Amino acid sequence: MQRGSFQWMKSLNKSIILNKIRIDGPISRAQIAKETELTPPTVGTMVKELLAQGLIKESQLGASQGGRKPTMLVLHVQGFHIIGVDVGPSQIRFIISDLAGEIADELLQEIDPSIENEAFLKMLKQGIQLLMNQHPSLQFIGIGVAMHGVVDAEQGISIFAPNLDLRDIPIKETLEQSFAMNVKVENDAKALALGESWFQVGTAEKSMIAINIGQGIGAGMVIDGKLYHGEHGIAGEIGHMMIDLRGKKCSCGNHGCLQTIASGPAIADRAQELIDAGNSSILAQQHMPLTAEMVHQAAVAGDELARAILHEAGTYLGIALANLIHTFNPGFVIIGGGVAKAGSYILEPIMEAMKSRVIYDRAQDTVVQLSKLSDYGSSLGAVALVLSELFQPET
Amino acid sequence: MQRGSFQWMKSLNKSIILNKIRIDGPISRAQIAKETELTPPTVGTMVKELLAQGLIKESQLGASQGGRKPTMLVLHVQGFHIIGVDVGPSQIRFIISDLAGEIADELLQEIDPSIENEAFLKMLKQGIQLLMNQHPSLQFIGIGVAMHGVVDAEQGISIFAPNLDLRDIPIKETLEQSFAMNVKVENDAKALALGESWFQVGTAEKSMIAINIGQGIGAGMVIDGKLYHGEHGIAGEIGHMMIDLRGKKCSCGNHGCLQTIASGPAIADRAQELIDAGNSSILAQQHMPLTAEMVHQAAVAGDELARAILHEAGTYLGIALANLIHTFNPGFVIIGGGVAKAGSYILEPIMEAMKSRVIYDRAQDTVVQLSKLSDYGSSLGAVALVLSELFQPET
DNA sequence: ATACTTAATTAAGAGATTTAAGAAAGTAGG
DNA sequence: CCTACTTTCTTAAATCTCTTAATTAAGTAT
Repeated sequence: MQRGSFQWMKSLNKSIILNKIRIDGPISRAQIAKETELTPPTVGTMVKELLAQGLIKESQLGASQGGRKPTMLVLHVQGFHIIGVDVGPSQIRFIISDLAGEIADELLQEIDPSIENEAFLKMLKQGIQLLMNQHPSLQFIGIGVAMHGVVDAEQGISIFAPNLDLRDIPIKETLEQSFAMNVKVENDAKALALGESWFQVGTAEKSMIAINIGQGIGAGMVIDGKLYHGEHGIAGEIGHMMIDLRGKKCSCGNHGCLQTIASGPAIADRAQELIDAGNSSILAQQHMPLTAEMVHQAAVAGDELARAILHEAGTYLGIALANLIHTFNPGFVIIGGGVAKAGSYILEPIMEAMKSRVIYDRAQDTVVQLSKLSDYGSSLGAVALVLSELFQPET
Repeated sequence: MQRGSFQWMKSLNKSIILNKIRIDGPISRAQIAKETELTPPTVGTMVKELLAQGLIKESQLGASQGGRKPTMLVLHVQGFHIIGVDVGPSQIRFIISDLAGEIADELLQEIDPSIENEAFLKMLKQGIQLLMNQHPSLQFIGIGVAMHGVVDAEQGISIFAPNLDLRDIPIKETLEQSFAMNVKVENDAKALALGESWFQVGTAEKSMIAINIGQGIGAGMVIDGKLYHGEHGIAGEIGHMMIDLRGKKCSCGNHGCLQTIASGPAIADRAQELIDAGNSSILAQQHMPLTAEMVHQAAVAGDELARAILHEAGTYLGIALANLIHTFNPGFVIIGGGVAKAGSYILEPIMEAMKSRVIYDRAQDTVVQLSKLSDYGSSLGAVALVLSELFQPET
């Protein structure tokens, strides 16, 4: 679209109206005009077009304000659907979502650890095709892919996926050729952040940060409803934020990275270490290698050692969060990923450590919440990638 | 301006053209049309208006491309002037700058440490008036104020200025009443960042961060040419980034904040501490209390202890920088403030520590430079506050 | 039943960009 | 030196979208 042209201005105004309906609907034409400061005729013509496109629909009549009843407009959430794909360390999750983030269907597939680029792309294509075939009546408008590791979001390439040991996978190009629709690719932590901002925080107006704690620790930042990538696309790689100069050695070669204390594997390792040192715990009876999940379950069961370990991890996360608040100062923080399942056992020490370290009173009240999207966080984030382009095209 | 109206679009297009001339001038109308994708008639009418406003002027004729010679357009840098004010811990610097950041005149005044709000505001007004009176022929379009401490940039209020122990000073309101022109107020580290981005980095396209190391350590972040404030306006308060869990106690009550190691006072304290412990150094002969400036001079003179201290401070700064790159991932980093005067004695260990800790090759090449604006950084930043509004009005 | 409100649409008017054409100023070749 | 061709810039009519004003539609209230 030619920037600065009439068409461009029109599409911008149209987006404003569409977004208004999405966020504040059901809403009448008259109220849209009031709140957006556009004139009633402008709103009228735009609404007519949006109705024709099938993006919105008229619902019931609203209550009278002393005159004619307004016809309320709402997003036609079932009008179009989106495919969301979340490529994790060991499995791929495919979902079909409507425009409101309601999941209509899903598919989970295990990844062969020795998979190669070609087979991986084929697996993606087949999974998507399978889901689409099962819902021939639905109209799909885009595919979003959340991928762990380093991603070039602009090109739509997975540059490096450490857990699969794959490099330079041209995901966007391949899928756009196969399905002839808009494809967005993004790092999973960033997708999670957008998803949370889109479906949970709601308006996506505030700056927010979503921290994904699993095998590693990553974060995504949303500013004014848009993902922030940084110069090299590595903004949010907080797993390697140094917290403790003289701490444990990290896989990256440095010491005291956040990952060495608060990631899933770090929690499991720490438990093993303390048990080996002779501390008593119900975890000592485990025959399988310990996982963070087991530590959490032990904590729920009342195990003191497990609780202490989670408390320690939470404290470090809280310190890291204080650092983030002192640098990025988000209005909203979401904790997601596997470790977030430990619930209050991890959230409480996080809050405690954060509050005691943030030096501005008002910033101490930064809202911190556990993700409610659970296992669907990243896949819904992938959906949000497509939605964010549909609803707020580039200025 | 009504968003989404013709006037709004026009002013936007006008800004685009003005900016094009500012950055790429001298440039012809034809070339502006090509590069901005606006049509020649549109560019023509806008240019006519900008010429009438006195913001740009026609310079010489350019070289022929095989036809009529183009008339080149440049920013009329002397057409308007701006007052920049930098309120430091002990003095106020007033400057007059043209649109290109050339300083036409300046004024430096000492602040009485026991000053109160009223007297402070009076001092500001008198300083500005004095400078303006000395240049009656100049046309002033705005006043920018860079203030240390916590600032509410939107309201234009200095909320807390620790070094002067002042609170809630309504700077913007007062100055706008007195001088009837646009007044912008901002934290000094943030102003410095904008100034560096505006006058040094040039295009202000990249994301960048400017770190101001003096009494404390603060940073300002510029994203897409705009200052980033965060939710509570404390984004960039990196002085309290925790680096060393078991480090020194900071004035904020926590341990291991960056400030406790790398600020000016911390460097001086560290020197005193090591000398008291019996280390030999030419600084030991000093009778006055040590300052970071003295440590720097001793380092230049070859003093091993001084060099070691600066190396240590630089290393910690480098670690903090690595943390920033892993979270904010700026394309450009500027080190300013008093400690930056230590030059390579501080920059080299910063780079060394940063490069060894950043885990992505490309990010290791993040450009890090010492500020070249020296003592004028914050005051030119204050000027940039006004300029940024003039040249890129809110979308 | 009449007057007043509010909601939505229609019709004419205004503002800014675009398309198309022309004027101005140079270059280049014969 | 004159003509043909380029490039730059301006002018004039056409087009697009928003705005203002008036109209229709549908309720509420006395």
